[in-house]
Amino acid sequence: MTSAALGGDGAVAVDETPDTGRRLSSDERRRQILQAALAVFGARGYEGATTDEVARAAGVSQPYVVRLFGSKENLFLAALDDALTRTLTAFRAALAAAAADPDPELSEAKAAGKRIGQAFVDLIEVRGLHQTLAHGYLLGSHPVIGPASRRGFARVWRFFRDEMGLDADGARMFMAEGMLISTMIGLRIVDDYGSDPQITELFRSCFPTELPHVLDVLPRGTDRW
Amino acid sequence: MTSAALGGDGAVAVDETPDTGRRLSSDERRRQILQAALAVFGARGYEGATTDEVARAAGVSQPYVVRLFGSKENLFLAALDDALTRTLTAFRAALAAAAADPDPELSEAKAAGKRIGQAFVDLIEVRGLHQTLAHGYLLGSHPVIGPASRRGFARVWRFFRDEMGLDADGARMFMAEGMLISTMIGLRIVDDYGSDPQITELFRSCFPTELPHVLDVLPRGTDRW
DNA sequence: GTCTATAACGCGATAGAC
DNA sequence: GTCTATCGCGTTATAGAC
Repeated sequence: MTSAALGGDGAVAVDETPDTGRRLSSDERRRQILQAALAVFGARGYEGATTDEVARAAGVSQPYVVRLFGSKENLFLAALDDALTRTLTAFRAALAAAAADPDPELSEAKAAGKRIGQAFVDLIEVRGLHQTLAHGYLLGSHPVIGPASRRGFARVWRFFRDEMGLDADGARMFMAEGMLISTMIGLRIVDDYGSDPQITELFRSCFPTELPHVLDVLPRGTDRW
Repeated sequence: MTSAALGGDGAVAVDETPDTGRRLSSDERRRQILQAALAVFGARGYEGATTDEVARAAGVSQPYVVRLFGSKENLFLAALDDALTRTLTAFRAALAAAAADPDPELSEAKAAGKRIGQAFVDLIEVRGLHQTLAHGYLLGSHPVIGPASRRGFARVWRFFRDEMGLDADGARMFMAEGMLISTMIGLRIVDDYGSDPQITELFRSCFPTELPHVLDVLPRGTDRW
């Protein structure tokens, strides 16, 4: 069964993966399931998500998801790590691109910052990535997820401090903008874009340069419960 | 049974309310339960929280919580509204205080901003307030909670724009700092404060002026699952 | 590598007494 | 205003076949 078979209401829609019917390697399946997990955890949160919905979105059976990852908790940890690694990889690529192709109009730091901000927004193409990260950050009280999320958050902080070379204040500002972007995506403010002038203004203020792209990629009114 | 009876591990600790044994007015009970709900929803999230734990934290029976609020969903909406109203009330008080008692060292806008930021941090005394708000903001896909959270977010935005008089860029920066503060509280970064120099630095950078107060109020290692 | 069947449990909500 | 008892469903995880 492909994920398209449940594209109707109530389900988190995930990019269709061609269902060739053939058995995949354990590794291919893991990637497929991780993608589905990001979408489902992102839309419903850790507790709200079910392994069954992840399984259906990935086109496998529920027990098989548990089998491959051991437990729902482990699946979330894997999804979190995946999201974080993708994010930092994108940041590093943006930083390298800024160094390789400097903008004569901007200072080095400004140019890198702009590219990194764009890279973060562009990650909306990975469905549920921002929201899963944000959900993890909110579970600091969880005995297993809490420490893992703190370590992940620290990885991002170190990127800004050590790799990008910002001071504490600059790094904090980047983190803050990132949290706001994640919040706006999780809130699905895009659903109200255009209907309320205040909200429209807020949205434009958050995504100044990438607005057309964001409006195009962020699906409105889907991912509903 | 007072909430102290379950102060042990696994439970969200809530300030003890004197258990006089007498029956309270429906209104008093509602307030008591709302306080418990903020703590539990904040620590566990909407789905992770149980009406039973809210009930135990408030010292009443589980069915009674459902009875008073109709449903868990309604309870969350009430808690969200309570959190938002408290927040905006605190912001308005801070703004008024800044106008009544101007700081000769700072511009009017700077002084008000500083006070409002402090007021937001000071709300950590209301256990779970920041986290419940943040959880609400992440549930944009929920058919009922999503729209309510968007309206709430817009209320805060309008405060900065209309009441405080900021431009879109300034308002966005305040919102961003607020999201970062909420995230740090939800992450319970305070748990690692002092153990990791990078984390300590990050934490100090977020709570520059109120650090002693924050460290004092934010309980470490409690609210565990 | 993947499924079906199912066990075991936790949760929200209702009924009804006091 | 508040409780106890309980129903019924949804969920994770396990067993075991193919």
